Amino acid sequence: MSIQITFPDGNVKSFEQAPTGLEIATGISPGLAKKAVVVKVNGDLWDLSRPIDRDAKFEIVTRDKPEALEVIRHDAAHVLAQAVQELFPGTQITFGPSTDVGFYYDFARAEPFTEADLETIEQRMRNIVKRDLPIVREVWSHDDAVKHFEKAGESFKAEWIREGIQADETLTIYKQGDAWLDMCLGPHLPSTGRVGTAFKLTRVGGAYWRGDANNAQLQRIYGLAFANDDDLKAHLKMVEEAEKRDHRKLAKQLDLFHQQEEAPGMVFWHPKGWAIWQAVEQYVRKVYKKSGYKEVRGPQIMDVSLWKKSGHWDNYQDNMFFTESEKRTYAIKPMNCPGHVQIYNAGLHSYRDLPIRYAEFGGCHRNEPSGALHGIMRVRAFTQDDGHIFCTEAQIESEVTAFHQQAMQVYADFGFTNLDIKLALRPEKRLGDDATWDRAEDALRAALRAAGVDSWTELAGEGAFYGPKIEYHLKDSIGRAWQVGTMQVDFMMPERLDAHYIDEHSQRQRPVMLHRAIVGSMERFIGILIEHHAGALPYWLAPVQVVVAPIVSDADGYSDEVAAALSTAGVRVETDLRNEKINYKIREHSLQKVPVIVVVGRKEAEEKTVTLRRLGTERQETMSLADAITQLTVQ
RNA sequence: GCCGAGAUAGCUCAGUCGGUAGAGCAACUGAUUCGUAAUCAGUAGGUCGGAGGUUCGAUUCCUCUUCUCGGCACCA
Repeated sequence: MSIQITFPDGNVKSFEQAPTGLEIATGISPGLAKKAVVVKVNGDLWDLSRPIDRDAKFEIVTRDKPEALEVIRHDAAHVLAQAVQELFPGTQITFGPSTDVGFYYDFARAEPFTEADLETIEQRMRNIVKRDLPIVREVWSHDDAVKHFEKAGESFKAEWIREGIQADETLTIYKQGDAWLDMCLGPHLPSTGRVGTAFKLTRVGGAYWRGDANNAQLQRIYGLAFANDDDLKAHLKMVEEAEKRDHRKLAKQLDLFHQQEEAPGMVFWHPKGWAIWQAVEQYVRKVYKKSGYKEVRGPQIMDVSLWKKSGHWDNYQDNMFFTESEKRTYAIKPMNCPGHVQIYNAGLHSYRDLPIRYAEFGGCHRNEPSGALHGIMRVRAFTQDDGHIFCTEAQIESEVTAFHQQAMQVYADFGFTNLDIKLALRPEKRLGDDATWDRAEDALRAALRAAGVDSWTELAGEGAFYGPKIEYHLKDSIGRAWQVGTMQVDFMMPERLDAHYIDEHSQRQRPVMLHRAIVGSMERFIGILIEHHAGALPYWLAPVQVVVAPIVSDADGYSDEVAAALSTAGVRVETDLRNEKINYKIREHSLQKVPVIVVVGRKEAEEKTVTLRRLGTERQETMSLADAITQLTVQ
């Protein structure tokens, strides 16, 4: 019987015996065979060396395709594993997948890998690539595989086969040369030589076996891998540039804030950093007002009994701060919602009043694990642009839709257009019954659709204990994603804290509570803002918008006049009257990312004009002071 | 929290195979008044993260501890 292979262009070719992808490719052209990485057989990725034993739609995936890159990276991980085991006998292998930019592999070894080891390992990897070992796919039985790995002292692999793989699942083994193998789904390259040279080990870190902190601690070695050297070089360059945008570095350079040992995970805002905060806060306050929120303020500490009632104590006591006075224990608030419910409960509400929307720049403290702290992105004391909407179930969809549209506008105003939207669904540890969760989750889906969102990622098990949530994520300079905004449907808290309204039949009803934030944590958002703009914030957010710099001291008086006029017009302006050359001042304020430098010399002083120089250009523009004020206030 | 690395002047960093530290920039003082990315000269500045130990002697070696960084776990 013959095998029919259908090519992407519709051509069909029949073979007497099952051909391998490599054979077919060679038949077309040796050049193609060389560039081939894997093949697509009826849509699935197969090894080049695997015989195609059925009629199939066939496609060759060459090195430059995205799917190929994944295979190259995955192979690099295997080459890494072999290199480590050759160099450090007794080290156990576990898992090693490809990542967005490369690969990693987790190893079990008592001794830690050092930076120096990484170089040695990388050299050995290059050696294995040079050896061009054939990579061969084999199908093994479960028993054989378990026996093999147990005999080899690979207890992690053996455990995974026993517990992680169904007995009727096909179990594939990939041999890399004669002496090394790993269990893996594949597909892989036909030989190690095809990995190429564009890889580099970057760092070693910790990881837990099967991602669980109760399990053994493994060592993870990370590497980069690309299809060619130019791509790798370009990526390294990009990382180098990104590191310069780090908000922690820029905060020092631009004198925005600092953190110190006595207050881990907390922020000391300096005048310039606080000016950014104020600009963001005033903007958000306008949004509150425009979208129907009333700003409120709850107390910073409340009796622990309230947190027991709300359910926070059960779920988060280890991450809460407490304080005591006169034999009472108070919790320092980790969230604003119970406070807002108290404000809601202080009065009687008719169905006609709903939705009621409260907002607060709510300062919260959470005792985050020390290892989680990260600059001002993850802190122990932060301020949320928090809001709570008390409404009926029928009002959820329109509230969520309106919120979404408002949120997207806010992000755009700050310069963000690339948001990741996620829907976090019911966690294992939760309040309420499944029917309630079904309604809450569906309400969020419906609202997203109504807002015109066509794609989002659903995260099973990641919701809050009281309800599901939409999450808005932004990326920092080195590609780490951070949650900023959120919208959460909550049927539980009103019940727990006994909130109600009176319906049209004079009956008491439970309102639904929506928890929402757009920037999320002010600290985190400002951190991302700094990185996104590389410190050069847009004019309306810049801590110092204008510096007036005289060329000669004769112009000092006029500089003060100009600055006073701008300040009166609401511009954040400073003067630089130091006895320095204008070049020096230009350089310094440019490095400080001041958007506009106003230079005044004798000429300007006489003619009552100013010369503007905007950040990022060398162009000079002379105009009357009045014109300058107009220009610098409308932006 | 766990694994690993680190902490030296305001900042960026060098250094001491154990004999109590140095540069550049910033700061301060003086001179210079110079039209768009660094004017010159001088001065001052550090119990080398904290505690304990070994030692005649510790910033250096050891232990503990705090914080930071990278990774993982966590993230209401």
